[in-house]
Amino acid sequence: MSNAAPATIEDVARLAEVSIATVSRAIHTPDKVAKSTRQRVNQAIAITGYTTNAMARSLRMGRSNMILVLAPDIGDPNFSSILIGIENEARAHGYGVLIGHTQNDPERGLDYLKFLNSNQAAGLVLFTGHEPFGHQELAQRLPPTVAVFEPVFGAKVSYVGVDDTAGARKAAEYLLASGHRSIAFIGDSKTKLGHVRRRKGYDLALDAARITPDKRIVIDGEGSVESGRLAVEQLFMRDTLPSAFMCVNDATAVGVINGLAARGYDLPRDFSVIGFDDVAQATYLNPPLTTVRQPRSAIGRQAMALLLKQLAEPGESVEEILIMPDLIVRGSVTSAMRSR
Amino acid sequence: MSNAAPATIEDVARLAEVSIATVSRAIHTPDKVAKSTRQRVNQAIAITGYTTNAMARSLRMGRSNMILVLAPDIGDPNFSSILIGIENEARAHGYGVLIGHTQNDPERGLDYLKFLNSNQAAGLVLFTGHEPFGHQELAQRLPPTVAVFEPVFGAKVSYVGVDDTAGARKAAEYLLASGHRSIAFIGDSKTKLGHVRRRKGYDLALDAARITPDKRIVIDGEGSVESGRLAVEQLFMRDTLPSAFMCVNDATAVGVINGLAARGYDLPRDFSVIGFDDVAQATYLNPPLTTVRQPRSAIGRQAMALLLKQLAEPGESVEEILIMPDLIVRGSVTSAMRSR
DNA sequence: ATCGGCCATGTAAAGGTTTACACAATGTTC
DNA sequence: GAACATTGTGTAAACCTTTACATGGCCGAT
Repeated sequence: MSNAAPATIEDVARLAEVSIATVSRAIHTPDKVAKSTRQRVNQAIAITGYTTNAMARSLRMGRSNMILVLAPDIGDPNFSSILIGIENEARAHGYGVLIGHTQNDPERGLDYLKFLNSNQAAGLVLFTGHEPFGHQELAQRLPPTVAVFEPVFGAKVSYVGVDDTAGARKAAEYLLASGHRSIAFIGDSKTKLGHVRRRKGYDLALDAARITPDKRIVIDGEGSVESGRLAVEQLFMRDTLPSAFMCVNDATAVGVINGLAARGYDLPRDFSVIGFDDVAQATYLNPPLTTVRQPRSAIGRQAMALLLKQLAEPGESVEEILIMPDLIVRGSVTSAMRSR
Repeated sequence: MSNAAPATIEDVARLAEVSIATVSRAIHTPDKVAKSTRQRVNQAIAITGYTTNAMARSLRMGRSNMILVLAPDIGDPNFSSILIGIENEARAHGYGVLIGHTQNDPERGLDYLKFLNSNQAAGLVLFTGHEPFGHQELAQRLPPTVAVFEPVFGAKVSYVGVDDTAGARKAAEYLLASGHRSIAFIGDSKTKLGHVRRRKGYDLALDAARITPDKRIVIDGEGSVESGRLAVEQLFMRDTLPSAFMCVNDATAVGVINGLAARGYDLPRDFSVIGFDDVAQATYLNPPLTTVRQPRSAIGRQAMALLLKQLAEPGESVEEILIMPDLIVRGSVTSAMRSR
């Protein structure tokens, strides 16, 4: 309600009877100013309610204290808890977090590129699975960057995420241990690196169980709810039906469950389904979904930690941190007793 | 990859052989500069790849071109599509959108307050339903603000959202038209203004149908999935069961459906359930949820438009814009034929 | 007593932009 | 052809910080 302009460093200096340089030092390098002076300055800050003008600071320093997190869709159920991890770590180190939303729109991506080029963000976190700026970034100066959740296909960018292969292997082994021998894999094994890796976990587990490749059923699916439903339709048009569905993520699993339910099957009696991600919704599905849990906040936290490290030492290092996920057993998988 | 510093206005000026003032004018007030000069400047901009340094600009102007959107939880399934509306409108007017995430943590709120106080955002959009800064904001200078989705309880803040009362009334009338006479309302009728308004729609419809207050069943619930489940438990501990559940939002409806399914009931044969919001998940519930659709992107767009208006004319006007929602009929409501 | 070094502080420049004001050239009016 | 308005451009200040460098005082060593 007060309409006074916000206090500047000069107001503080006047009140504390020092120069503005001393005020700045009292804030950023307190040991370089005498104790008595420091106290006077702190008092003056308290009285005036002074807050550093972030814009002036960034301008002078040539670097902001903001981190840009870029996602195609912030509605992704995985996004919010990863973000919390990022934020907590960022805040602990004096950085703010800015969220950008590309909607896979190149024009929007370009806007954010401009944003980055005017130094408005000190670092970048990608939640995209691909380069968000077309290929223009090659010609541009990008700040230190780390990708989370999904590795960036074919680019040299640091990455923090789950160990997809190991997680998928756990899931497949669980299905095998439940007696399933005919297990479908539904996902995109071509363009999405995360999917490719999960597929590898599936192959590894089935190899180890000596299940021949031709007894495996692999159906393409981009990872959406709809793709799960379509996969079910495709399978029914074929001859051999699996006893279990291993889905590349929970969204696909939702589609599979829906497709199966729509055809009148009773789950998990007739078919077993397993997902990957453990989104909040998984608990409320019918049956509750057995799935692999993403250590989401750990991913966020570690990604930010890595970014901070890269910010501190501007070498061009590229690191990949993989976190081991846990299998969460709920009710969507039962043992296969019937022959199919 | 190029390690050159980004081009400044001075680089452009030199190349175009004009002063930096002219460059600035060519960008912001093109009609004040001669056509030939303008062309030379634009060419120089294209060659250098110049982008205005937003920090310098904001510093000079005393106002940033960022809008802060504050939400307690960006995982809220309603949030992302409202945000899209906000973003589209903001972008069209040269503003960027910054998303803040309070997690209902006062300390975090305070951080954002500092952020606002250092002029880093020109406007504020609240997705909170309450004042996010404790009550400190009374003593502070806040930028123009508008609340979306949920009105701010007891505060004079502009608001853009759905017409809760009318929407809830539509829902209740639909249940009545399907023959239901014993309809439970589950929500928080005390502290959440949005819930209060939806409750009012319920009362209005039932009044009009001359259903006596004691035949109405109102159960408290904060609006979470869990609260829906708890409400079901409470109802079973009482004597009279409703034939239909009117839930204050879809999350509550998910809980109700789960609670009912857990008790072995078959929906919608045994009970009807109706929600409010139409979150993405509603389609995939079993049965698919009949609900009231929030015009989310319209809310976002209009909220931003209102904010821009307030930005342009800094009068202290407070407006409330209510948008009429539609009823989305799916499969969770059937006609009540059985006596209960 | 003199000198060197350290400590605390101040002075001033720089960062990139916008814009009030000044100025010159051109066009308009009588 | 003089007075004046209009148009286009440049000069310089201001926005608020941080920090290299300068300054002055004081202490300890010689």
